[in-house]
Amino acid sequence: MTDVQLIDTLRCSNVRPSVHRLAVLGYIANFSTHPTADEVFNAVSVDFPTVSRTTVYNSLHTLVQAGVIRELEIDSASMRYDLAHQLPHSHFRCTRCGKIFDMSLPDGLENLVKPGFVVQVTDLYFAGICPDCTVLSDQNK
Amino acid sequence: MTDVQLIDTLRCSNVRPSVHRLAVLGYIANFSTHPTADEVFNAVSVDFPTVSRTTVYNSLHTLVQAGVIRELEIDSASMRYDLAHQLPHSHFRCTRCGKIFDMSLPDGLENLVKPGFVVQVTDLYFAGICPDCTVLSDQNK
DNA sequence: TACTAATTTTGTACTCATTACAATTAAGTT
DNA sequence: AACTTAATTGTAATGAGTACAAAATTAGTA
Repeated sequence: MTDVQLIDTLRCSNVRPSVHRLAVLGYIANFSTHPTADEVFNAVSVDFPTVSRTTVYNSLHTLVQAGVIRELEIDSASMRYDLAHQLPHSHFRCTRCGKIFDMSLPDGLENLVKPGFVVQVTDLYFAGICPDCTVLSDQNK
Repeated sequence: MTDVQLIDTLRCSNVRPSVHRLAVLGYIANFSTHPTADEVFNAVSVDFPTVSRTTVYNSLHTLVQAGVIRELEIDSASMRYDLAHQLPHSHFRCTRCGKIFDMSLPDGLENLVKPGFVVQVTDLYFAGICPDCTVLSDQNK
């Protein structure tokens, strides 16, 4: 996403496009690594060395509230963030290297929920070994 | 589960059935509230007022390692625990009251993962409003 | 039973992600 | 420019979970 697109995204969601928010969103949008707050902070610090951790947390919360980004609870150690309005997809976490990969997500999973429950969020998480780490462990044999 | 069944479960998994481990497993097995470590600690403290928080954490880790219980990362605030060897099922968290409910889980979800990835764990989480909380919010209108 | 080794339990101190909050700075608006 | 609102900052606090070493308990064996 270009800066112009990022600014448009924020404006459409009624979030003022401050430089820090732009940097936070830009990192999540353009380096789709599903980063933790700490990783976002480190990335934003490169361009804005004086940015405060609190600002990064504030920006993340604002963007979540506005529905621009989404929280992933796939990693118990820390929250991870992903763009919200993408094609729905599931996530795979490699238990060796910790990387997160996008996978597909079928329609209609919410029909599994019993009547009377209102589904707001559906999250499908896988954990296991990614191809790179499989190769590595084969080499170690 | 009776105490005898709990002891058998532990013995079969090569985990010594100490009283604290029994109490931890018994609470998870018999009050299927998907409790946090803190909730387990409070429950165990009723029968064993001198138990230490560390012992509860140790027991939980031991039981997870042994495959007797399972970690649920459905709640970013704290880890939750569930019996492991049950019929596979998904989980629904009510965002109002925080309660966790069991839902069904279809077979074959791991086929969504791209070739080359080895799936070890599949977790399907829903979040939304449970029937009780829906009724409550209707009354408040 | 007594001895020894292994395991379990305990308490304390610590780490680390996240939050609370109040002061400061910046941005829009009249 | 003056005023109002929103964004940013730094520091201190919270709270889940971990590290670790000492103390207590248990199991195995002579």
